[in-house]
Amino acid sequence: MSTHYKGSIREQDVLNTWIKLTRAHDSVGRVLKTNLDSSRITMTQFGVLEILEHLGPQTLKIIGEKILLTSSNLVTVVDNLERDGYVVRTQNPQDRRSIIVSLTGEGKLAIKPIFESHLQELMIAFECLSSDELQILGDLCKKLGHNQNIKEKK
Amino acid sequence: MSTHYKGSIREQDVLNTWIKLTRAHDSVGRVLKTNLDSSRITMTQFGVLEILEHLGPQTLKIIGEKILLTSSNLVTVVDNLERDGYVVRTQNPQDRRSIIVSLTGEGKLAIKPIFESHLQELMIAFECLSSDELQILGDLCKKLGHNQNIKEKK
DNA sequence: ATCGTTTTATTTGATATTTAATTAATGCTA
DNA sequence: TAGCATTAATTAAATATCAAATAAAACGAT
Repeated sequence: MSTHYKGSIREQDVLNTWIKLTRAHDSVGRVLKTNLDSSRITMTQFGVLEILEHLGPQTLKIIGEKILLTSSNLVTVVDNLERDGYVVRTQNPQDRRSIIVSLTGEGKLAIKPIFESHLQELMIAFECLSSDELQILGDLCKKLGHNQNIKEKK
Repeated sequence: MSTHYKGSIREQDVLNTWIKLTRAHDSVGRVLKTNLDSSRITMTQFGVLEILEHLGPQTLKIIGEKILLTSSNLVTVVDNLERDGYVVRTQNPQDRRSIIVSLTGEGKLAIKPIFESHLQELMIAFECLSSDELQILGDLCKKLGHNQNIKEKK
């Protein structure tokens, strides 16, 4: 009886924590998305731009791995970014199957204020947490996320 | 100079924590989604079923508030659940505009093993966290999520 | 009581995402 | 080096989601 009782409490705790984690992620995400809407850019597009800004030109394959997107979805996202003049596709001289995506000069200029505004929103979203709390939250999330990746490799 | 420096560190910390939170949420979510795939059910459908299981029959309006979905999307989700025999729509006698969604007997039976398997996956996903860590993570997420909702009301 | 406003659900049209199949290039091996 | 399996990107078709417009019912003020 004791075992079942403990298990049930653990289940409750896990479920509650998962719900709170999801709510937190969703509500911060919603704030960020709303902010991006005014720039006529989607969260997924933003993610791709962020990778290019931080890591420089990358192949579609690498971008897909970083952003955890299916390749076909990535194609349309990059299509749209290219249509809007933010990025450009070029051939990879090392491997002719592979496509390198890079930011255009125009793109870099256009996204700078978007990044800044995005970061500002994020700062406001997290203002309720002290730096200690921020650290702890980050550590626990890292541990949790890492646990899933380990299992995937099994 | 000191002010800018501190701000920059805070920005780094917020950004890193947000990324870790997102990764954790995504990777656990992916595990859960993979698990649901075998039942031919989507995460959104699962969310609706869960609400009905826990709270009993509810109006579309209430379900939409709980699950944070646009009303138009909710209509198609419930359409599909109804098509598959899990739920049924009935008129609300109190308000003829309103539609009440409830689980069918067949639906209750069908989803029971799905819920159990989902909970099991969740237990495994969180097994890396002690009950103290679980509590702390939940509290911090709650604080974070709550901070966004407050601002929305402004 | 009636008109205007609000609420609830739905429809419609546009985007986003996923899955599966396709094309082209590379690497391996025998 | 010829054939086969693998990889990278794309396309096509199905599904999911969102935003805006619509329809029907309820509410509220005068």
